[in-house]
Amino acid sequence: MPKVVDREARRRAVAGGLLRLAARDGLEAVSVRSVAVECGISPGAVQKLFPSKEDMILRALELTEERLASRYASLADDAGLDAHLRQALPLDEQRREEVIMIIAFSARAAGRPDWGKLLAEGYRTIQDATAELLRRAQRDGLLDADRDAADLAAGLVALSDGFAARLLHLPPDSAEAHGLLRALDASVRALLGITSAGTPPATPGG
Amino acid sequence: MPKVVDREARRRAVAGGLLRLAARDGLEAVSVRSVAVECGISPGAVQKLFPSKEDMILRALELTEERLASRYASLADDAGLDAHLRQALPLDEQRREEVIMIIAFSARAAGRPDWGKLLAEGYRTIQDATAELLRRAQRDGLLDADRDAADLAAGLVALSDGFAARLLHLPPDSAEAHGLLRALDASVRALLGITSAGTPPATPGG
DNA sequence: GACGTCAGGATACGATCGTATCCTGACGTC
DNA sequence: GACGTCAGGATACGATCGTATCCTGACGTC
Repeated sequence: MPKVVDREARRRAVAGGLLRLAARDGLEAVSVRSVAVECGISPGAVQKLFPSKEDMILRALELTEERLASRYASLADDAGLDAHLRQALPLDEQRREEVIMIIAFSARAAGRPDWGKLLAEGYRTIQDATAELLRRAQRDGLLDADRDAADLAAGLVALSDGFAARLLHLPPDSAEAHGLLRALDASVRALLGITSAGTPPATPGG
Repeated sequence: MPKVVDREARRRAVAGGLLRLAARDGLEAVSVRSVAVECGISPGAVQKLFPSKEDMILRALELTEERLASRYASLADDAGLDAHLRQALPLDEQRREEVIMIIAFSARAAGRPDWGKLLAEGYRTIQDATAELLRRAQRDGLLDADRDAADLAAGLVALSDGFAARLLHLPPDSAEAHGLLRALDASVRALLGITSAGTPPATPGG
């Protein structure tokens, strides 16, 4: 046997470099060569790891989904719904990059059924994690038990995704951005059926 | 004076061709040559119309915003809130193309402040139109007058945008897609504060 | 320690890219 | 009707693209 290496680990590292590059310069700046430069390896090495450029980008999408899922999984146990939903918002550089990548992948997934399937599964995972949080709140009496947790979770995820996409195009500390965050907060409370007269904790699980 | 033509009309036509091409094959398939082929003119003619490829794509973004704004403007007078919010959903081929283009432009706008500004203005326009609809409902007594129309409109727009992005990656007539549409409906009613016991018309303005 | 094997890199290929430049022909003025 | 002007097209350029292919050297077995 000749030199043995962990191909999968290398693939993951290259996918990570791709995400760094794409978040900085856009997915349109991704090429086999530019990714190789970003990772400090030769274009030939990148070629050996992925059968095609398309497969390389798909692997980066998978990595993004993995990261998102693990972030939600590690948060679900000890944080409230607010913190949960904020995972989808571009409030710091890391989450901003993730939002940009998901949007870029969404655009490319049009006409690529397998990419769309991956994205749909990612949404489903986040919705399920959110629904689980809501069901716990229902058991604890913090949320009306008559509400459909799955439907409500879908609404909450869509809400934060919609605000996330819009926040991307506003300066982070602008008045308009703060106004949107306030509107998101009010919308979440309205969706949950919390009246303005409610007492803290205003959102379940916090 | 030599041959005189309406440059602006030609630019608009080429931008329209670009949108057709990009909705079909993705924004990454757009090149000066491919757009020229799509429009049935020579690449040289495209070059004469736009100083650069970047400007050409920016013009296509502007055209998309124009189309969206006029769609919302023509609808606001005689349709209900449901029909209004459905403008953002990929429920037919035309709206599906528009959603894809907005998402593709959103991805490219990262790091391009002027593009982001155009997108932010587009969101603002749609939110304002929605808020106007809500204020009318408040005057008509169909909606609680205490609610902040602007915040509520921001929430409704984000909600439909979030569901729109997710619907893109599901087969139009799948069970999951129908489930999402049902969840959207329930979320809109919850946001508006309409209880399940409410009598029709369930949403204002319809 | 000779040798096979494959990782990593170098090189090469045709295709396509954005754009600069030149050509040409139709329209306008006078 | 001669002529200037610019729209539209053709051509050309260097750069970069994805990928196929070849080279080389380190590691493994025996």
